[in-house]
Amino acid sequence: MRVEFREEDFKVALATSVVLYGFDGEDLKLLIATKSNEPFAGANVLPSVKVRPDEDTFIVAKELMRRITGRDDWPVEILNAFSDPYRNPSGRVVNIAYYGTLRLDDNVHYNLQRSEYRWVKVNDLPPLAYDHADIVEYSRERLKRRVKRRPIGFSLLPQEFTLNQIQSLYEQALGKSLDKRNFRRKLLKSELLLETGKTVRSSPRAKRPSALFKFDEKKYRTLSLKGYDFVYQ
Amino acid sequence: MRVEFREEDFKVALATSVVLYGFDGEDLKLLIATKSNEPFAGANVLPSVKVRPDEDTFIVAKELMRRITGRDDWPVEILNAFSDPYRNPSGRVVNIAYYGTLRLDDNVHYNLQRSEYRWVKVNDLPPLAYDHADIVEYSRERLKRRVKRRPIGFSLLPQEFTLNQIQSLYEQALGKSLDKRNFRRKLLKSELLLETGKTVRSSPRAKRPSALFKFDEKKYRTLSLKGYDFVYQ
DNA sequence: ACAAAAGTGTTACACTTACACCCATGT
DNA sequence: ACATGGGTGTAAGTGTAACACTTTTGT
Repeated sequence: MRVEFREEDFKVALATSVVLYGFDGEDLKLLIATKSNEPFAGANVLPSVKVRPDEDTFIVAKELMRRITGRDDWPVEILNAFSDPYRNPSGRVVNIAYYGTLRLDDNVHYNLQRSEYRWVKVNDLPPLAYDHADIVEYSRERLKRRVKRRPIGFSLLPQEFTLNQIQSLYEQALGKSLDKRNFRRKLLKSELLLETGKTVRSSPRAKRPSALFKFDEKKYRTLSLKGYDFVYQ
Repeated sequence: MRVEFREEDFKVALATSVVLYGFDGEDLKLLIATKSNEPFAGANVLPSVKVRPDEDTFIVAKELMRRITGRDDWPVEILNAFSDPYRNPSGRVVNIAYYGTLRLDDNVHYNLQRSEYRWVKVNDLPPLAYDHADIVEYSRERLKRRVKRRPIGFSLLPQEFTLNQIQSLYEQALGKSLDKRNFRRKLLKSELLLETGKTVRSSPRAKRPSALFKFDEKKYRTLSLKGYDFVYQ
């Protein structure tokens, strides 16, 4: 096996990109950035930074999220490595991308301080530079899997939400429409939702108010331990 | 965004490990190697090589497989990047691991030329050096997912196989036993198996011979296109 | 009263699970 | 004839999918 590392082998640079999905109660969105410097100045990209040789990619990715949004207290996991030798014109840069899901409320600085960053609807993404469209594509598959197998609402939905909101989130994540009655039956049968007794009007045009639910976190933890799988095909 | 790469950022080395699963008709096995040089001389590891800064990790991984087994014509996909800063004592080495499944027959050099490499039963793995046990653990989850959702037999099973063999493969991959009648019903209903009319005796002790089946590749391709999912929970 | 979105049930079908004995063959 | 592993069926229960109207509320 060719495993003796020599000095000339240590010539690769690392970067990390974060793929952050947020749901504002209406639209599923993705955080993107506009590049200010060359190469690709002005182009849209995923939020990205280089990782110095002594740094941990995960920690750097979390710092990046915190710098942009002011927080990083949501689920984040590694997505994959993107390592095509020519993906970056500056040299051999391996990108180790992370993926997270969060709720877009006032706590996350929804209107990001720096206009460099913005949330865009996932169904309305602009073209992205480098291989970032590939990274997004990959992350969308991951998101679909997560949505199908876990009640992801904890991280994406508001603390209190309507059944129509959660259905809309699922529809946007899976890219297809779902039957309202079947969706509700399945969701309610899981017993992961608690009625709050509260209601909201979904829009000024809506006359009848909608019931608000919240997640039963205790129940979820219990079911999780038992290897519970939600599975929405 | 901190994205200007400088010379001192290009100080990381790349390696790739391959996680190869093989099935010999009886046992599900994993290819491991014994390290001949320091560090960790004598220890068990996944087959691994360094990747030079101008090389493509996937190509290097395929070359490694070919060097060890004489072939590389089976499904291979990226597993993940393993990038803990201190995972390798020689310096910052990011490992981009690949994962493949193959049948262990005479075409693959089952008794590998160099005793450095060997196939071990997945349920009987020795301890591995570096973070290779983590990589294997990760790959086992991937294998489970694949087995559940795709008829993986194409790549792992012999060209002609018995229903007991395929069940044994599934049981080893999923780590649990399955009901024989239910398993057969599900498999036959999928209509992906063709009877060959041939039989074999599974062992010298077995009196009654077992029927041999093969995959209906055409049907599989048709179903695949339609987004068919096998799903064995 | 009407406009708007919220909410609600039934039926047919497909799939899953649990379960134990007979069969074919070689010795 | 017996030992060995190969092979088979049924019934109950559970989940899925398709489908359209009534209810509540604000204006």
